[in-house]
Amino acid sequence: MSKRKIATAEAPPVERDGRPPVEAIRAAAFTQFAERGYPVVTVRDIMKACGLTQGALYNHFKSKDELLHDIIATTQAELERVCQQAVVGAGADPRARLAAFVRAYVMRHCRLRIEALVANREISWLDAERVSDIRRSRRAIRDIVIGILSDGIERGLFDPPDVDGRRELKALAMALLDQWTHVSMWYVPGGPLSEEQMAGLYADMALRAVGAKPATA
Amino acid sequence: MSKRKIATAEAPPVERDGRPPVEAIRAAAFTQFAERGYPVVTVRDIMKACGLTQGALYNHFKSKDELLHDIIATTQAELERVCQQAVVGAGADPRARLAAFVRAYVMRHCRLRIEALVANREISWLDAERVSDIRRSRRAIRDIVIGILSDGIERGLFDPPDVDGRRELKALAMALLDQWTHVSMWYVPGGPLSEEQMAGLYADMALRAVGAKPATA
DNA sequence: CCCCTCCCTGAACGCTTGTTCACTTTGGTG
DNA sequence: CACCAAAGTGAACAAGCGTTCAGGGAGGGG
Repeated sequence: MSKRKIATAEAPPVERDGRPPVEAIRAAAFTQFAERGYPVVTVRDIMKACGLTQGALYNHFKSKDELLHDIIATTQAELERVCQQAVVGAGADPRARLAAFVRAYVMRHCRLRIEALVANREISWLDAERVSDIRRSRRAIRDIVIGILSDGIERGLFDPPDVDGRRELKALAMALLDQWTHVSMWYVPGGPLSEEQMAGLYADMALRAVGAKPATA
Repeated sequence: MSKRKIATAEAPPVERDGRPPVEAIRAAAFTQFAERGYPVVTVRDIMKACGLTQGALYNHFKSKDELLHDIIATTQAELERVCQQAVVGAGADPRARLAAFVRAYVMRHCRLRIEALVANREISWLDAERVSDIRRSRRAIRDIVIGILSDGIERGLFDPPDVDGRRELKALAMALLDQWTHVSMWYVPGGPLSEEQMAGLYADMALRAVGAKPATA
């Protein structure tokens, strides 16, 4: 018996369009990693998908690891930027800020679901120092959520569930972020719900979950 | 000349306890897969972790693939059973049934987080026919949730968010299940929240999210 | 024309992988 | 004691991996 072949997606011939090769490699790597996972995607797979051969990768990236890190780090950095921008543009009311955050976060995870999927699922293959960099960014995003929650509670606008009398904002934020993040695992672009509708649905659920008082419109 | 070990004295530096080797292999594979992921864990790793050598695996499993499938399938089957049992034991009120479901589901994902983690994260490495088996079970669990939701809505006890006037129960159920499932990704057994407190918190959030009318005690 | 700089090719390298297999060890039974 | 089946060993195998490197060819400036 020989080693089983893991669905080597032989299909896509070449999509290099007119882009510079670095961009083509990045794009090919994104879809391959998203569909089949970093460790089983070979350098040969990636390069064949953009019409090149193995060796050419090393004209643009130091290693397969560095390629993954490059991809994840830029995605994550941009997500963090989007999140920050969403809340500063939403005024002072914690309800509006939460809604704006959820809308931005969910919408992004629907539209760029491949990027989000890779960034969320494949971190573990990076080495320690690189992974800690990404985790810092994730923690920063989580802290934005926690900030909105505690602000809303202080102002008496949120009344989230508590645990034996004490508020567990970290657990609450984690629960919500899990929900928003994993949209990218099952959302299908042509499906029954548009990105905007998803964003609205999730914002609604979030406001209910934290017990937001009805807005004064 | 070969050196031979005379007594059985030399205990392997590993955890095999008294269990039959099949169980030891299963357990070792669980923790290894959970910590490092199926494709990068080698057969040699697993067997060394229970004090055996590579070849011995094939006295108990046909292949590495079959080992993974065995692990995931039994975990998933038991989860499905737990979910069904939880709702039938909770009476007729959709609020009680939803709460019971969430409690059982979250509690299990806290207590058996390693098993849940592997079952949720490593399916993709199974071949088509095996993976469809697991997905069927997942769909069955999702349909339990959808059943509770639509029942509660019919009776006027739930008032979940809608999308442009129509109810999207599938998306709603997915959003909730994502939240409950991924507890296993970050919950730490010795942390600030016990399993029971997590269960309570998540049940509370779920009831809020679906707009449950307050219970009549 | 030559030459330099990019970018690419594809064979080759050393290593690891899942799996097999001839062999030994073990523990129980008559 | 002999005997047997079950279970474990560790070398061996073919295949595949990430990475390297000597070479090729295209394009532009002298």
